[in-house]
Amino acid sequence: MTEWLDEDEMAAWLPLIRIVQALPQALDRRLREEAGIPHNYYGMLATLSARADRTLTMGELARLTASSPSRLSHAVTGLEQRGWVVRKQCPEDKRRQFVTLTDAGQELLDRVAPSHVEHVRDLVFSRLSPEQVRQLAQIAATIVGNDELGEA
Amino acid sequence: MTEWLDEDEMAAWLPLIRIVQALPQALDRRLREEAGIPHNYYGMLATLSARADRTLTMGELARLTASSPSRLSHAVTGLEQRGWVVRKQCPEDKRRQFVTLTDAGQELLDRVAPSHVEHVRDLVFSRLSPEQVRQLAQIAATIVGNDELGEA
DNA sequence: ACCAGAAGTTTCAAACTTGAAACAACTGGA
DNA sequence: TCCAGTTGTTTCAAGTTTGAAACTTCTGGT
Repeated sequence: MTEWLDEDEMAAWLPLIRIVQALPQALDRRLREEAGIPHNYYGMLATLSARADRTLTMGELARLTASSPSRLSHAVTGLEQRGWVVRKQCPEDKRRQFVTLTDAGQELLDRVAPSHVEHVRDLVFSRLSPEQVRQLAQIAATIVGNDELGEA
Repeated sequence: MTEWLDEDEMAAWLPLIRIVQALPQALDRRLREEAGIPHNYYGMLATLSARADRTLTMGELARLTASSPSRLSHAVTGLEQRGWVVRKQCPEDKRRQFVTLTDAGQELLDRVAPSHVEHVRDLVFSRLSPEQVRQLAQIAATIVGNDELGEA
C-alpha cells in the first residue's frame, strides 16, 4: 500500500516542483542573453574555476555537476570550440581526459558572475529572512544527502 | 557594486542548485522507465487530471506547468499521438485549443502515480522532520511568489 | 464596417540531452 | 603473459527544448 502525501507535504511539494521547473529556466534565459550559454554550462565553468589549477577530469566534472558522461562530453566540445576550456590527455591513465578552464573562460566568468549573483539574489534570497536562509541550507543539505541525488 | 552571497546564503545555494539540477533528472529517469515519458509530460497530464472536466486551454496549461508555448505544443503533439490527450477547438474563441485528458491518459496516471509518489517521498520527504516540511512549504511558497518564477 | 494591433497557437531550424553501443586503456587473476 | 572484466570517454540516433517567425482569430478605435 502506497502512502500518499499528507497536507503539509503537498503544501511543500507543489511550490517545490514549480521551483525546480522554473528556476533553472529563469537562470538559463538570463545567462543565454548575457553569455550565450545555458546555465549548466556556466556551472561547469564555475566548477573548474573553483579548482586551484582550474582542471578536472571529465568524470570528476560530470559527477560534480550532476551531468551524464554523454552530456558532459557534448558540453565540453561546445565550450572548447568557443575557447573557454581545453582538453588534455592524462599522462598516468590514458583513458582519462583533463579539462582546463582557459584565461578566456575565466574572463567570461568574471564578466558574467556579478549579474548572475544579483539574479540569484533576486530570485531566491531577496525575500527570505536570515532565519529562513539557514533553514533552507539545512533542508537542502539533507535532501542532497540522499544517495540518488548524489553528494557533491 | 554587486553584493556577493554571504556564508549562509552560499550554504543554501550550493545544495539548492544541486537539487534543481538532480531532482528533475531523477524523477525523469524513473518516469521514463515506468511510463516512457519525461517528468514534465507527467506534470502536464497530472495538471489536466486535477480539473473537474480534465480540460484546459493550451495557454492555461502552459502557464500552470511553466512551459513555453512552443514546448507545450510539441509535448501535447506527442501525448496526443500516444492517445493520452485530445485537442479540441474552443467554440467561443477559435484561436484557442482545448486539451483534454483521455480515459487512457487517466489510466496511465492511476497506474504510475503510486510509484511516483513513493519516489518523491524517498527523494525529498523521507529524511525531513515534520517541522522542516512546514518550513520548506513556507520558503518554497515565498520563492515561487517572485513574479519571474510565476505563480501557479 | 474597417483595420491596426493584440492574443493564442503552431512551425521552423538549431541546439541540447538522452541511453545505448562502441571504443580504448587499465586491472587483476589464472 | 594472457585475457576477461572494469573504467573513462566518445559516438550515434532519436527525442526534447529553444526563440523567433508565421499564421489565425479576436478586439477596440475610427
